[in-house]
Amino acid sequence: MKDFNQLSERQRKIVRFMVQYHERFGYPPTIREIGDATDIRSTSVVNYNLNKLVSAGYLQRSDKVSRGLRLVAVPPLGQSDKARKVSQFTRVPLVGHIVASAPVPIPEDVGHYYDEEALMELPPSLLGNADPAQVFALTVKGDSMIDAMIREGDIVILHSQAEARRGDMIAAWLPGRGETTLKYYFPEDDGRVRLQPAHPTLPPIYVPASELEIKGRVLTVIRKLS
Amino acid sequence: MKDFNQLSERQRKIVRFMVQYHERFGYPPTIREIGDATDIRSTSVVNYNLNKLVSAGYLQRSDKVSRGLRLVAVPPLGQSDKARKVSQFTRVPLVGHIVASAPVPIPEDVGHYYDEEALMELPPSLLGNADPAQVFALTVKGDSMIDAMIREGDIVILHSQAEARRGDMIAAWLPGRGETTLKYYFPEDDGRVRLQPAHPTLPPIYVPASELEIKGRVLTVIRKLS
DNA sequence: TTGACGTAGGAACGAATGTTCGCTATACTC
DNA sequence: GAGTATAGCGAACATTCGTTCCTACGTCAA
Repeated sequence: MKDFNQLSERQRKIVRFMVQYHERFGYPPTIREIGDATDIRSTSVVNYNLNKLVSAGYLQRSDKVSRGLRLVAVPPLGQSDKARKVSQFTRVPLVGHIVASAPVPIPEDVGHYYDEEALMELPPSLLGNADPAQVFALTVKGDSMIDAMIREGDIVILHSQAEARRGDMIAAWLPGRGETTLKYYFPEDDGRVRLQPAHPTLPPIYVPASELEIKGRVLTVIRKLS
Repeated sequence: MKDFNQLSERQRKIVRFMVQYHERFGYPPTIREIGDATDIRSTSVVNYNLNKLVSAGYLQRSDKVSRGLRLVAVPPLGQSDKARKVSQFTRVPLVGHIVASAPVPIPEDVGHYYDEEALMELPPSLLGNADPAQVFALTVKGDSMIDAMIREGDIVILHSQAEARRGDMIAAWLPGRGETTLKYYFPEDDGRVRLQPAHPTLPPIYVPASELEIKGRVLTVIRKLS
């Protein structure tokens, strides 16, 4: 969380405007409304600064969603420079189980409606900067993911995505083996992918990039003992 | 203000969905999202029922504004409201590191004030029924707790306590070995204690009860990957 | 029966809105 | 000076999303 005073003047204005706007209307402003309120002529500049605010930990954004903005921190009321966290949890749908022997059950539409029982509260800090609308949770069945340091009963928080960056931990389906796996993702130059287990002493496996379907990126693993 | 039960089933569903949606995303849904969630095929029908809800005093609408919806009344205290009241988040202090080779750094007074940076928001579901004032968090240093399926960087949420119940996972100090360990606690009849690693294939160790200082009970383990 | 009314579905229109791209300017580093 | 990162503008594009219109099917009263 960047200090409020370290933001640019425009970024501070944006945050202040968003607080006001939300109080007044109950929903977030559009990019153009932000631009009008902060004397920014171009929507792309607003967009640019919004992304900065996401990195700084003040906002979350949902891609391609109108008004898909959510404040996760607000500026101090008085003279103190610290930002105040907005105590706002995200509710993540718990959509099923993950097993080594079956594909990952990705919800067709993660942002869809789910039963209240199947929602799990998470603080934004556990979601990184991920778009909450693309996040879901699965409980682990069986001990077949022990090489990922994951046990039966653990909860895996995933961001639904088909591509990953080098070093991400991913949930992938290997059609050749008929297997779901959780591993660190390292594409190699020869068109293969090295999949590295979380356990430091276990060897990686190599598969052709064409034999790997990335289903999501692992954001967090939670083990509830009580 | 019309009574909630006088609304049509669809209208009640819409209101309930909007409450949930706002909790999850922080902004209101679109007409189409409402339709999907409440099994209404046509946007015009959703629109129609939204206008009904405005008349009934549950909503306000802004014309021609995407997501221009605002709840002005919430359903009477049902299941969902009760759940929401109880689910107040907790801020847990992150007080240091846990290493196998050193004692657990228990804060003298867990309920003390800590720097904002060192506070971690957690939903109550991850604390079980533990007294939040006695809960603290540590980050794991080194891979020496791999037998507990815990890695460097993991966060361990502990409840400060000197005694445990059979089957609890505990953080204990073994003065004889000069070692901190995280294991499942099984007191035996002969005055010894069996300490069982989380990893299912690893053997337990046995220590005399007098050689075991219980420092806390593990509530949750969190692995943040992003 | 007929007509009014409430509710529902489907399709199409047009405005609202997020995204992308090319270009410029400034500051800083090597 | 060349190269790079940050910040800015404007225009065009692609989608999302609210609105409107037409149709259909009940119920109920005249």
